[in-house]
Amino acid sequence: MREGVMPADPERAAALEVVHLLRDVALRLELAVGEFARTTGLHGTDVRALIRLLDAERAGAEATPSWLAQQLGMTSQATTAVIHRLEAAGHVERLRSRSDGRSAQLQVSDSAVELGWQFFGPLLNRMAAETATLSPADQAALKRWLTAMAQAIG
Amino acid sequence: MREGVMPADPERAAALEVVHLLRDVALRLELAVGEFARTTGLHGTDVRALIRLLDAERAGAEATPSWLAQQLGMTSQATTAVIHRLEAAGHVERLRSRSDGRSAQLQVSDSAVELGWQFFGPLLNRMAAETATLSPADQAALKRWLTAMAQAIG
DNA sequence: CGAGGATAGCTCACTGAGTGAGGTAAAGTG
DNA sequence: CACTTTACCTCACTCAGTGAGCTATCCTCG
Repeated sequence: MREGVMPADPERAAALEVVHLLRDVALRLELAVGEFARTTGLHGTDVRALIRLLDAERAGAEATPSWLAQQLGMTSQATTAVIHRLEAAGHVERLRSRSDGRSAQLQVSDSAVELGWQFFGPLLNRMAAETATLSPADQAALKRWLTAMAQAIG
Repeated sequence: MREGVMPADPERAAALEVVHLLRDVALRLELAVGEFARTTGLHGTDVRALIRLLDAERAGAEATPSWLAQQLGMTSQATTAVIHRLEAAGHVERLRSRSDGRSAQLQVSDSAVELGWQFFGPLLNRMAAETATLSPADQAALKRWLTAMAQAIG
């Protein structure tokens, strides 16, 4: 049944199973984002943008519209629209960057943080709690593997 | 800086970092899907549908339009349109189910399998190769963790 | 310095993916 | 055998995202 395109190597097959499991988790995360969007009246893209902006804040990085566009895999025009929607909903503020007069700095509002945490907080907490049951060594191994996966994709 | 909404527990914080890393991997996978869609002229949704159909085939499960709609988090009408697009492109065939006269069974074509493998094959192979460097015990631990994550989300 | 080009972000007009309303046919259920 | 439910579809419409093209700012090099 279509084995032709897949390597039959049993060792590789076992590893592929892990990768498929990872993909499944990624899909479920995406569906959770969609569900959050539906319940809040936001759009999927808007939620994804909000998440990325919060990530940037957590990492201490400056978030600009063009940076966000790249993160979302969208054009700058579509990103402009996303920012306008989030701005209108009071979830994001557009601050003028003083280092570059052309650019703008995006700042998520407290209300957005709380909104996000209200939905994703329990989910992330469940995931973190499950992860916390592992030994520090296992968690470190997990980090290494996930980092390798990120690199293998990008 | 907004520590109020996050638990300050250092143990939990370490676990959360792993979870954030997982989210990052999920995002990169989604971006890869988008890139594949752009290069093939398909739409993101169509690619996601194709992936899910291939997953179903691999798992030996029957794929119906309503099943696919649920997998994509979309309405049945939108899914009908997706199937029509994939059908027109020759990537999917609609077979009549004999167990249920209302339902249809979706079957991906060989061309679609090859198209998908051409793009995702190298990516999955890189990921599988990296995963294969781990010990069988570590891979088993990974599977347990990923399964727990899937459950924590869903 | 100042012209030429690159970059960041935007508006406008348009396309088409996805939704809501509602229809048909087959399958369960009393 | 009526009555409801389920699976899938068509139709009309909305609005998210794209391509074309603009403005303002920054960078580079003669």
